[in-house]
Amino acid sequence: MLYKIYKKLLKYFGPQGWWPIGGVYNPTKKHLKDEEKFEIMVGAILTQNTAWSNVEKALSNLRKENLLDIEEISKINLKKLQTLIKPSGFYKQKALRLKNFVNSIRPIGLIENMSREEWLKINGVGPETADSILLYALGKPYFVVDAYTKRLINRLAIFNNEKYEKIREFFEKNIPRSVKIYKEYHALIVALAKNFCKKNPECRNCPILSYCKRGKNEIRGGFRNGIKQ
DNA sequence: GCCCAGGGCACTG
DNA sequence: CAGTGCCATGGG
Repeated sequence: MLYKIYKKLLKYFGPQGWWPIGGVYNPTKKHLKDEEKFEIMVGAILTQNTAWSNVEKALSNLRKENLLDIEEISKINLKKLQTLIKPSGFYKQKALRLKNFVNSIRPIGLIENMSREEWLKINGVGPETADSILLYALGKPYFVVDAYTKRLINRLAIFNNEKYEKIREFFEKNIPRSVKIYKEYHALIVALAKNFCKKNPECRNCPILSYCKRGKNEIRGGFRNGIKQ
């Protein structure tokens, strides 16, 4: 069922080309440069509970001054870093996380072989950030579970308020073990959540309505629009 | 003005 | 182990 949903979403929305680099979604790029990997890692931290449009402003500020670089972030004055990333919110906390992050991964040559557990040891890197780094920056098959994914899984009634790891394992067990698919699927879930499976869901015309009992009830009027959850 | 957004951590019971 | 408060900006 999970894989069928993936194909349905892919057909409906088309390839999403995640992760954006330099503000550009690039569906075809295969080999990432070190600085591109680093940009993804910084973005993964800055986007914690934050809209990507705000993250892009912060990344743009860093890029403008050629500071989107491990050594530069390591050297930069903390107050200045705070100012530059301010648009991404939680900026004091995130400035500390970035500082701690770069000090944890230098030299960059080491990071390719860091295990998931090692990423998780870094303060400020939780499961979603770790998996985003592993999948999108390093091209390793870890499925990224975010708030949208949890919402979807709850609404499909696959799980009820299940923990991160369980949901990740469920995806990894039920779709082909492919980095390309993992990347695309996560991005497609975000597209679905922004367009249909919103906090107040708009189930009409949802591309995966046929898989969603709750959604069908919604359409039938079993739930009043916008009132039930 | 309110609600929300591609979490994670520290602390409490 | 589960629940809760906190961090903060910008767009709709």
